[in-house]
Amino acid sequence: MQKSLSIGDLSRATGVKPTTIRWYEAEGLLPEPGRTAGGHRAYAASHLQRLGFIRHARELGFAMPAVRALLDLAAEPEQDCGKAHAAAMSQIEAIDAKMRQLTALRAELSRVAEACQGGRVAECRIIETLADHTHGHCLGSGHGVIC
Amino acid sequence: MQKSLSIGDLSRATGVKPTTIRWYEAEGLLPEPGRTAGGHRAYAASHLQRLGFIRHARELGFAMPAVRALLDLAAEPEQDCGKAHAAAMSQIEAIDAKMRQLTALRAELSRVAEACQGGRVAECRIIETLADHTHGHCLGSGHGVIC
DNA sequence: GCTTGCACCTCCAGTCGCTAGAGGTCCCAT
DNA sequence: ATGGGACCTCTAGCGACTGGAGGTGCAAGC
Repeated sequence: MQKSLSIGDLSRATGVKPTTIRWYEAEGLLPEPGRTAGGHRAYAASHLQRLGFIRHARELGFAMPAVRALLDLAAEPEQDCGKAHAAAMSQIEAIDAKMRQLTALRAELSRVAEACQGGRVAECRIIETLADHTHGHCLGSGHGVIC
Repeated sequence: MQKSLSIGDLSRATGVKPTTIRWYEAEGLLPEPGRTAGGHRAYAASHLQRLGFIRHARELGFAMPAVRALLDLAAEPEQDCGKAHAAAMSQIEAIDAKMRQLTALRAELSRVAEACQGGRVAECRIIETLADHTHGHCLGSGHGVIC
């Protein structure tokens, strides 16, 4: 009989918190493990590996649906890996878009911050800029703002 | 009597959706406007200005508590604007941190993606890299991962 | 004056990826 | 046998909105 791993063992081995591991299970990312007589989860090495896979993918910024797709892909070694490459490229594209946005933001912010000479709020360019309603507004809203 | 603005007018003028405007009101960012006889919100110019301020601040990446702080600050023109400057600087610092993280992520991703030659999944470096549990893991989890 | 149809109303639930807490049980080392 | 940490389930909460259901108001055209 193989020695089984507790949820704490998995947590220490991967750096993923126990609560998160349970959540992955509830979401169907991680198969339900066996249980001890008392009801504690008893994992096999395969769980550890799969959890590591999930964690790496998450660290690389893949969203949950993408992680699922990659997991499915990894389960079929004879398939073409074009999809994995496409997922990676689209992730890179998303990062580039985010970086462009942040760069623009940073420039605007530092421009505004430099203009503040530390006087009274009445003369502060930061407050003034924010209050200036002649600014054009961006397309979209929330996370996907395009300026 | 001044002509009043509907929520739709505010929305068109600022690019903030009506639902979001109502939400800002519920959160106390925007004061409750008057109402028409039929119960529709009737805004004054001051609401438009305040909403514009909120939107600009949000566009610059300020979180809601920071937006609240800036609004409070803007209401007291005699105060020192050092706080506004500090808020802007800390926002810039946050953006820089995010950019560093994204840069590292992008490098890792493109390294991994380049190694994929488009063969079968079995030989795909993308899948392989993700499955490789010898990778060290990062500190923290969720949004604040540090590698 | 009446109809039409869009804009508006409230309330509730969902998004994403976890995280935290309450209240209870199990397991292992001493 | 016992103590205390690790584990269990269940529920609610985070930020910053978004969307839908089901119903009402308002203004323009006839």
